[in-house]
Amino acid sequence: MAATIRDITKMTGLSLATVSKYLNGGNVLPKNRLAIEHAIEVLHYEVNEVARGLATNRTKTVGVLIQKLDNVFASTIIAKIEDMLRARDYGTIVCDCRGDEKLEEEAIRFLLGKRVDGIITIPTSRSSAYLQSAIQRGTPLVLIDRAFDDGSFDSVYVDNAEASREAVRLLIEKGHKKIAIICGDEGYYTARGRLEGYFQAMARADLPVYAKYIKKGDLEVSHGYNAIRELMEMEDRPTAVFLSNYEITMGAVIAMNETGIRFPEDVSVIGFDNLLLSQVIRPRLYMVVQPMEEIAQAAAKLMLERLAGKDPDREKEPKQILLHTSILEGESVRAL
Amino acid sequence: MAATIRDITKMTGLSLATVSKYLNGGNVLPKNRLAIEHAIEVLHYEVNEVARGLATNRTKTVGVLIQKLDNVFASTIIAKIEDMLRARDYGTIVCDCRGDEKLEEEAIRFLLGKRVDGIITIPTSRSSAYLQSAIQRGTPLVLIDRAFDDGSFDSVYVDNAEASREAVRLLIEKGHKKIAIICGDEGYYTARGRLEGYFQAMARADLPVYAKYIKKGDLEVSHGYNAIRELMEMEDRPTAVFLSNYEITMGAVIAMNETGIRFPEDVSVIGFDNLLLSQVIRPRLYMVVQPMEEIAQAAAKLMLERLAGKDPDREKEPKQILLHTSILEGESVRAL
DNA sequence: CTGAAAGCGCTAACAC
DNA sequence: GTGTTAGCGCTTTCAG
Repeated sequence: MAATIRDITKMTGLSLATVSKYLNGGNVLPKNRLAIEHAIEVLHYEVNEVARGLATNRTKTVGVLIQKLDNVFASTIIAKIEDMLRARDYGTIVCDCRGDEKLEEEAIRFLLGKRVDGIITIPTSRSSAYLQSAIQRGTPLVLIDRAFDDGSFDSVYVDNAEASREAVRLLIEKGHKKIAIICGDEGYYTARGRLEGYFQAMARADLPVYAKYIKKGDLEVSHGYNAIRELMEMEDRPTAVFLSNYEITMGAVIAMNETGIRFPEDVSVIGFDNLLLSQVIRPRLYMVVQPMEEIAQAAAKLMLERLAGKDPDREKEPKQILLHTSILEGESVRAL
Repeated sequence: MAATIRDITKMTGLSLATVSKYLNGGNVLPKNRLAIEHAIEVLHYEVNEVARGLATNRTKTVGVLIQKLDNVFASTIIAKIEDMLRARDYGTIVCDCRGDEKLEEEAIRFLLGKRVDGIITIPTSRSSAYLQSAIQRGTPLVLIDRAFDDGSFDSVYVDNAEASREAVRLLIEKGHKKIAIICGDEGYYTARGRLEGYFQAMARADLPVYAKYIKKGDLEVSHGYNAIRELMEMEDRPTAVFLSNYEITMGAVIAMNETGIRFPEDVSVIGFDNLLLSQVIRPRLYMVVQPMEEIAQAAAKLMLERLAGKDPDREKEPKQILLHTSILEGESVRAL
């Protein structure tokens, strides 16, 4: 069995309270401090955070609930968050709900059972219902990548409409008129914004929008794969395609490679999110990139603030942090 | 405040022991069971795992300590592990030590402080010293990707020499003689095996080995990037290069794209580990692929077994699980 | 600054 | 099958 605080008291002759005070940074007579430190050394004592958690009702642990751990966006963000949290002595317990709403709700209960001090999540579900139990418990919540419509949560996300608008605008500036978009369907929060940006850009340039050029579907590699092929098989095919998400970009690139569709010769494309790909794919892809570091940092910071806050912080307004994407230049867009 | 077991006793008139027994799956009179379930429902009761952890001395949490969370190998493995553990009601607390030995040791203490029931780790350090504190506590340990030389740990890893040997053999069979390898230096466990496999394959084919064709360095993108350029600038350059790790493969591909070195026309290459790249890069890369799913699964399974085991399991021999890589065919190797 | 004592929420003998 | 009673290891008043 590991040494306990009690072993320290025995060895030093001091009381529980004194040792505990030392452990928590309180003032102790130099003589006693030395004695305690010596005992800790000898006994290899380490605070039992579980016991401390029971006593303080704070576990120094935050839950991170995500759709897919094995995806660049998620893992980059988690890596950064974990780093920042641990620097402040918080542990990170991760849950991957694999895009399943049921698992997502279970994960929340699971985390709550573990009494995490807060939860950072990239929501899967369309509704915020699954968060109710956390709200009731008063567990601080920070959402990433989306806000719910009632705006009642701390959240960190990017301006999706703007991101999309800028990408499409770039295509328009290069002389494209027949511009397609491959995107998620309206069930996805991010997809809604990106679709909206597409419409905005087209409208501002006074270009007509054709339904056949709008390929909605799941945010999966297969959707990108299929959609680009369908687009390229049309008799009146688009001259440019905006691949409005990471998986879609992957799928489209794979399909183009397989079928010998060349970019930008056969079609101009702008992808989304994968910096790695942009370095490695030739010709280089134009990409809309999200500020992942900033997103993670903002989320961790927000959480840390809530965690440090006094009780009345519950009353503080939820903070919505809106960040902006940028466009990484490549060679995948041709001027017409 | 959340409801406690005590609230349940008050509401049902039953005792602590009975309710606790119910909670832990014991037998209770149907009438009482109903009463308890009703109370749980009404009070939104959820077991406080922290308190339970204190009482049982088991937290139902395992630590996963890794070098870089935001890397395909690590995140794929964690995703799978997390999935399997949670299915058995274990939480996963992750720590990323960013390849830093000091942080790695701190992370172990951190996890131990949180009283995780076990630790799964992809070691960074060359020595197993940092694991001592865990060993002393008797915390089950499972290593991934490497074993320490004394063979005294449960570990799951692949046959690196074989992986490398097969890759080089393939190149030799295609008629290559001047074969280079870009790899990590001997400080890395995996690099040692892969280098050994290279030597074995060359020796078996009775081919001479030239020091200039062996590019050792850090397991970083930059090493792959620089090394391939150096190799290609030699007057007597190799006709084939084995890129013996994920980052190295990335770097080499980037460099080749930038400098216009074509594969397999200018040089034949076999990469390592990145399935994603192999789909997306054109021409397709030959790749040595590790069975990530199996690795993760074996590690989680091993851990779960240790966790379920009775005390005497300490005496059981450490298990070393050796898995095998395979070669994914591509178009990046030319027959000479 | 230090000590005594109560208690965080749960489990686990041990009696009944 | 159920109740009683101790703790698990720590923090935290409250006195002194």
